[in-house]
Amino acid sequence: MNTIVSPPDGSPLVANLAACCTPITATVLDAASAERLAAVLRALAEPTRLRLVSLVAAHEDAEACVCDLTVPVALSQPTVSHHLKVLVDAGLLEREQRGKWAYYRLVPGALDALAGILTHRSQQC
Amino acid sequence: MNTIVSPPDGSPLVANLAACCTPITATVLDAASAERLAAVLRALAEPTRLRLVSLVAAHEDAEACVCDLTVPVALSQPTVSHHLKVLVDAGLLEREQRGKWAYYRLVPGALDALAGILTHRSQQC
DNA sequence: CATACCCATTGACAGTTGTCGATGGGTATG
DNA sequence: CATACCCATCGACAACTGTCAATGGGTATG
Repeated sequence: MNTIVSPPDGSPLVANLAACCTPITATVLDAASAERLAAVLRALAEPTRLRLVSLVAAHEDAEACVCDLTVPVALSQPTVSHHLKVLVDAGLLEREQRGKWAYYRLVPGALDALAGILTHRSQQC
Repeated sequence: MNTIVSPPDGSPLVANLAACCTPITATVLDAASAERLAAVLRALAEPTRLRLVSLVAAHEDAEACVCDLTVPVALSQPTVSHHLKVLVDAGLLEREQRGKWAYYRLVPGALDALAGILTHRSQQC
């Protein structure tokens, strides 16, 4: 069985998925691990959220506030806030409040960890 | 702009996504590329389908028929067939009919290509 | 204090999706 | 030909999800 480390609180944080590099093709995923990995992938499996991740990464200082993102994505502020929350809950983005603004950044290593789990290559890491 | 190669027929095949390794954090994803990448991720962002991929990869000769898969995932045959079709349409699995049985295999390199697109690492490929 | 701005939450609605039972088309076996 | 098995498709239903307008809590500025 390919049991991914149990999450402390049941949260789908990427960090919990990738305690180590265990490709899903190495051993059979048990139901719980599949649900946890799916939760993270679900956060990314949406065009707007992919663009938000991309926009945040490409923005100055690799961080962006909501007001930087509504125009490029052409969606309302509540909708953008909603998507960002999904990404934060998944452990892909992190949020920092600075005065009036809320800044979003990539969680370092999160995407790489996800990529590692999907990788099938024999030589990895 | 990070324009992923345009698909010949609008299909969300992984192959079309990864003509080369272009991490989504390298440049900003345009709407069309985001939609195409999301379509592939959506296929994987489901616990049962993750387990099916894992089961197929781990099965003898790295291939499995529907009848091999219904019991491990504890779902009806139509449901398993449905999930497998989603994975085939996404370009993650391939299907081969041999007599009475339909065999499913991983598309070689598909998961790796996906992983490459998600990777943020500076040194890649 | 009053105003203006940033942003999260709520409630509502339409669209999408996972699941199953029923059905029917193929293919091997007797 | 008749039977048995594998499997894809269809129709239906419940559950989930993306979107927005409205609202309200914070924080800076005058």
